[in-house]
Amino acid sequence: MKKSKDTTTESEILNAAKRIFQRKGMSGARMQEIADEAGINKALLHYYFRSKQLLFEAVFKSLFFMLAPELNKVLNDDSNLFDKIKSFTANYISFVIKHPFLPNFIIQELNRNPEFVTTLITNEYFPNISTFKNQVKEEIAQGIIKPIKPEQLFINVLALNVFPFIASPLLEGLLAINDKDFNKLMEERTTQVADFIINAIKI
Amino acid sequence: MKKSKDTTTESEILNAAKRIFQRKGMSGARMQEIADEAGINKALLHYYFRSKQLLFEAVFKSLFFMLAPELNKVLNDDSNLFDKIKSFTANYISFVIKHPFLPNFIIQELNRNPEFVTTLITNEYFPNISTFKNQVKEEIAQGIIKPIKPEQLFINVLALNVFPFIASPLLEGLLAINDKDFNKLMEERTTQVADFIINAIKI
DNA sequence: ACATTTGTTAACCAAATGGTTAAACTAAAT
DNA sequence: ATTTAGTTTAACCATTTGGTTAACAAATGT
Repeated sequence: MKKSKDTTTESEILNAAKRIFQRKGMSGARMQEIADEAGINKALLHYYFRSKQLLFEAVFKSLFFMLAPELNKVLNDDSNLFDKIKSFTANYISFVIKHPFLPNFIIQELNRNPEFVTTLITNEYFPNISTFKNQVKEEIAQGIIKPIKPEQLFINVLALNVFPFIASPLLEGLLAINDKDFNKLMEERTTQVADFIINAIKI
Repeated sequence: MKKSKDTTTESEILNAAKRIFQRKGMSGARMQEIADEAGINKALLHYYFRSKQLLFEAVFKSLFFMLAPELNKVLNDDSNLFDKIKSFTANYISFVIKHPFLPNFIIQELNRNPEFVTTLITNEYFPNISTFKNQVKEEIAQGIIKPIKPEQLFINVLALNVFPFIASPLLEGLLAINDKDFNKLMEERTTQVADFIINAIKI
């Protein structure tokens, strides 16, 4: 009784689980809810994934390696540093619009279980920072940008792009604005964040 | 049988609940665990706080209004903008060292229940951005800093300071460093983040 | 055709969990 | 000394929850 369609039962479950886990986290998600979301019996979840923990891990890894290529855009693109920062900043927002809960989910679950990151590191698609490091050092040596540790610059790029979406409910409260105005601010950032960073480091 | 000591049973429960909720979140925390942490019977939790939800709300509000004064340091300090950014950046790290789980907890629970922020806004100690807005506009008019929306600058200051601690497990993985080296990076940031921001906006 | 493997479900189970109850205990007021 | 009001506990309860079982259905191989 193979479904053999492009939506197998297993991937249907995984997608349903992704949706639920992203919103509710490991401890907030319920197996019954995931089964309902997938439109199947709860026992089938255990047939395909044995336990909640294993289903969660499958979801987590799959979602992390959806985010990884986005990070690689800052790390392993062959353009110069400024262009790289510009394109990352411009692209990140469209990724978040498609997957609004994903970055927060990754960060939240890594805080709950920090050791989990060691599992990810061994994967060949895990983002590697060494090219970025060399590039920053190179451009510092060439007098294009001010001296800064590549790690600090990387953290800053990530912070300025990722944080606003993770903290959106808080920011909407602090700035006393609604969703619509917040989204406008985020659109402005597609260019402004890159300018901000470039201004901070260029000589 | 009033305890009338500086540690009443009620505050003892609240403190235990703060510790547990911060680490595990609303859905991950267990009433029994909180009772154990407080060294009392589980029924006492319900005697003092009626339900998990009400206990959680008490904890959340209390923790939020521990964070609020930190934010007000960027918003309602009477020094000039550059000094304000410097002192906030320098102070924030020492706050996070005392309360490493607090900012992440606030952001996570506001994501889980974004409407909750409306409850906070009415409170008199809720951070207000209007002074900061005027100050930024003023310093732009005086030609001290480049034109930038106060909201964007505020988001950037917050992002650069708050994000690294929230994303620490992820960053340690991406940068391939351990806790010790990560903390070194964070110490460097006490001055570097302010310089980064000031370089980005000064004329 | 038929046996075997794979996929799916309803019903069930044990443990965990939030919450309740009734009784016991304590300190102060009468 | 007795009452009274607040505090604390052990035992209990109903529901939820992750997980299992056994039977059934659909493919698949021979």
